[in-house]
Amino acid sequence: MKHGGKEKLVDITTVAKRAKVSPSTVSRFFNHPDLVRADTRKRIEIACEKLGYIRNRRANTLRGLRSGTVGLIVPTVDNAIFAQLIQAFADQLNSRELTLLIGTHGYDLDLETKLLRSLLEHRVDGIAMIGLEHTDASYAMIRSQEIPAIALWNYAADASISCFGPENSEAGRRVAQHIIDLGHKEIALIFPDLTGNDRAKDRFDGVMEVFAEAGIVIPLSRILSTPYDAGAAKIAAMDLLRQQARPSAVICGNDIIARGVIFAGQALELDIPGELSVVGIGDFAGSAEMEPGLTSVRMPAKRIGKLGAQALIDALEVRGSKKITKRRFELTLVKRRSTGEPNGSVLNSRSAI
Amino acid sequence: MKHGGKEKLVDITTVAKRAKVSPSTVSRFFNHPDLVRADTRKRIEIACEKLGYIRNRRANTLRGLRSGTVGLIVPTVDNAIFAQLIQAFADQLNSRELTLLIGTHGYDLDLETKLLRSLLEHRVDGIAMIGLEHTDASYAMIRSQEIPAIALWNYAADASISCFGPENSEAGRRVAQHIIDLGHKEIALIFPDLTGNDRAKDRFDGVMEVFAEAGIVIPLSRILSTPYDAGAAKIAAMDLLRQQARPSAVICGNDIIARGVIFAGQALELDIPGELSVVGIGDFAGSAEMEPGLTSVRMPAKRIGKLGAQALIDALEVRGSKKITKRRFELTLVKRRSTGEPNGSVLNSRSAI
DNA sequence: AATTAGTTTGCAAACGTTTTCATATTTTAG
DNA sequence: CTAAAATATGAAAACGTTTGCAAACTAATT
Repeated sequence: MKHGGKEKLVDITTVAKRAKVSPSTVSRFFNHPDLVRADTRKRIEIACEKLGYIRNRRANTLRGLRSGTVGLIVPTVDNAIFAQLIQAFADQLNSRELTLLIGTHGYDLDLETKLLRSLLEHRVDGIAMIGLEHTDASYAMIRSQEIPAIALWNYAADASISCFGPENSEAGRRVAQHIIDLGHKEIALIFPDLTGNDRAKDRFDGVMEVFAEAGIVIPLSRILSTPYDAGAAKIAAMDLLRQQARPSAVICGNDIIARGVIFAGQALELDIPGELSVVGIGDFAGSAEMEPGLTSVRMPAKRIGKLGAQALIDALEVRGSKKITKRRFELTLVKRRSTGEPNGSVLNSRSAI
Repeated sequence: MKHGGKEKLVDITTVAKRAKVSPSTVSRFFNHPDLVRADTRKRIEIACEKLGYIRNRRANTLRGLRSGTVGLIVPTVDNAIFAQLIQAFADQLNSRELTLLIGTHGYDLDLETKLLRSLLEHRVDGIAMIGLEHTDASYAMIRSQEIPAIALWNYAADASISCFGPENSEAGRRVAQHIIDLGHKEIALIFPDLTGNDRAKDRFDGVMEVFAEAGIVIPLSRILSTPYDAGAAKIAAMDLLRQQARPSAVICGNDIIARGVIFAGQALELDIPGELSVVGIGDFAGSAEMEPGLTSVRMPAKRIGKLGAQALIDALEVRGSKKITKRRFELTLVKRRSTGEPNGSVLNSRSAI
């Protein structure tokens, strides 16, 4: 029953025999074609064709060559914003004939460390990770392996590895300022879980910073946490919006949550933005098109993915280069119809004092 | 300037020396720990720790062992439905300590063939691809390499490789029947480009099949094609819906397009579903929560990803097994508020005759 | 035809593991 | 305390490549 597996795969020597050359020549055929004579090339090509030879890239890493693979570790693939980044990253690798090894850890940083180790065991030539918050073990491994590493999606001037991303705290400050400028006083926050997620944490801190400066205090009952999921956010928001003292504005940790809040408002037949303003962060695909359009902070996911990959590739070319590159991406607040002044804001706020 | 790179990485022999054992023992320490004495184990462990040793998985493939990697080729990562599938697939691999090599081709099947070759060069132990439409070269490579392969997201009784997915034509039939049952006569179709996309093709064919049976003819002007993108779909739909003779129902190739159409309807202040019914396919995350909820055909993306990965893993265990496994996943039409009878349908349809 | 220079090829060592087989060590039983 | 059995370790070959070096060609120049 268990036959097969016996006849071994065709290797470079099989090809060599068939083409009546030495294995070295076949190797050269692939790696330095200009060093082999045209008719020999032809013979080798035919032999490969006939035998269905597929080179073994794992074998060549041995002689100290690069593996031609790059690792990427993300919290999850199933997230609009990472998906865009991953796609751009992958495209960039594709254009350089590099293969992508991917790992997902679901915001568990210890699992991230395991994945990192696993990718290093497979001898990726470079590695990219999301964010700058990683275990000490992760950082230690990157340091000791001396391969180029880059953090995507977050920027910090004092980071110890390369990083390409926006300042997430600024995104938080922007949305908070926007809501304050519009005259809102009754404000709620809905964020994803902050553990193992420095991007969300930074955004949250940014929001709170602006509120502190403005002397606005958000009661704990108006700070909610939901999974990354429009459904969960909608349910949480329904709860919030049905209460006696309803907030006039909700600041959301990302656009997916913001969509859920908008749907909740619509389900309760609230006027948006008259009775309810909603702002997200990320400006995901679809946020501009929904009705009403979602006010959000645009984050250049594709550019980060593309330029991040490029920076990593550049670092690969110089063996053992330890250069650290950082790049801070600009953010833009995109105002759309989901935010506006609260109904009768001027009067309300005055009379309330 | 270009120093570094000189001090070579620590290998199994370095560890062996430090632990005062032979390389064989270190190897056994990792692969058959029960064969090495406890105190020796301890010494090796310490040596690894001190030296920061990271095993080289690429080297062991050489002796004919498995690589511990699995390849997955998808059209794009940046697509709600594939993202879910990929995530589930990755999770399943994670639980078996397998590493995921991923490739994306953007619906270019020749590029897919190149990617497939590249993954095979990296000696993945198994391979998964989306759909059953692939180049002859791709099929030939899979056959000749004798590694387990599986097609996800599409089912066909006569497929020559394992496949896990729903019958996409059925999805098309379902939505078409639903729209007919509601009494719609003026119907438009918006689908993504069908080239290199057998899933969309099958859905489209399913729709047309039902219409043919029902004797309904859709004028070409009402068959539109847009990119996978709510924004593009919204624009196309605005165009369509502003015309003199507006369709009362739009059937969309997937939920993203359907969302765009709903947003278009809302922007034009049409009553949904009174003046406009919209149906999608896929039932992506968020479709249930939006207002109005989107009628769609639920496709179990996560289950397909998870069970598909599991089937592949099972096939891996048996070296050289050529068993083909197929599994047809059930579809459910989820009726929500985006579809309904056309306004005054009974009268209209009668008087029109 | 002989020399030289240039081009093309092959030999063999190296890469970091795993594993078979043989040997050394420890444990158990007598 | 010895012999036998069981356990733990090491030596060496193997895996499929790449590449430095040397040998064998070929072409160009006398």
